[in-house]
Amino acid sequence: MSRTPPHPTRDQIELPLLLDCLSDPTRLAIVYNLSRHDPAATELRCGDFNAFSGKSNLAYHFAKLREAGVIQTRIAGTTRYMKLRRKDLDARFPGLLDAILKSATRDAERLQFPECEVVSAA
Amino acid sequence: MSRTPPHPTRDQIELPLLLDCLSDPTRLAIVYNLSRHDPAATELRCGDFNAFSGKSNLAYHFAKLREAGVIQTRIAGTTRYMKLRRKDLDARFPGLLDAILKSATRDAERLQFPECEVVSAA
DNA sequence: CAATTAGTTCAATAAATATTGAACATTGGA
DNA sequence: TCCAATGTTCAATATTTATTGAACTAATTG
Repeated sequence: MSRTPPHPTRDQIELPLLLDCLSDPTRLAIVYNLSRHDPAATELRCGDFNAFSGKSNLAYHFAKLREAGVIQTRIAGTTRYMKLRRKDLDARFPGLLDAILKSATRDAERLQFPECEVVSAA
Repeated sequence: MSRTPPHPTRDQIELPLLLDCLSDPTRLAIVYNLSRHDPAATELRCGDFNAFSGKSNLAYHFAKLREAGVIQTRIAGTTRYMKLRRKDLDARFPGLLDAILKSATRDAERLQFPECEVVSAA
């Protein structure tokens, strides 16, 4: 079947939820890594983040990100591909995601983001 | 004596803490109201926010905002005057506060921010 | 000095969030 | 069909955060 899990519409994205989502270090690290691979329109797999935490904990954080409207999850076979909802976020809150990502990039060293090990192919 | 409470230096302001601070509806409402009075360089008093919550709960939120580097608290006599640390925040994370405030303004109605009752004089 | 005003601090509780491991589901391949 | 791989879901626990009221501190005023 390969149903996609439920995502909020663009309009349903809420500011406090979005900020809360990105205030968590693990989730910010995920989004930061997604953003650095996203320009090439590349999606990442859940498994690419296994260095960040345990699988079930990651599933928890991915669900939060999805429910807050930060990422789009696509199921293909046995793997989930995720990407940032850049367009939706920027339409809903212009400049916000960019400002956060720029801030995160600026502080990347201080924040000690783990790097994901990309195994996925396009 | 009138000691000022401890504030982080500009450099000590941390992104996750900042986002977490602003993800709370009560604190976002406080910051939103501060921002709308701040252009005139006006400070607001704790008491101006009494409609938002109980005094001790407000003290808790003000402390969080202060410790995260969002606001500057100045004690004068028996009242505390607060203002946004716009310059510091914008130096530390360029464009971030503006983007958040713009987003909050855009969603002001949806977020149902209470309005503070300004009693203070300049 | 007693009373008032402004706000903090503390202790207790409530509520929300994060973390872990085990069991489960789904898909693809041998 | 059976096995391995990828993630999810659930239940239990741990941790953090928010809320409340009472007691307290400091400054001002009569």
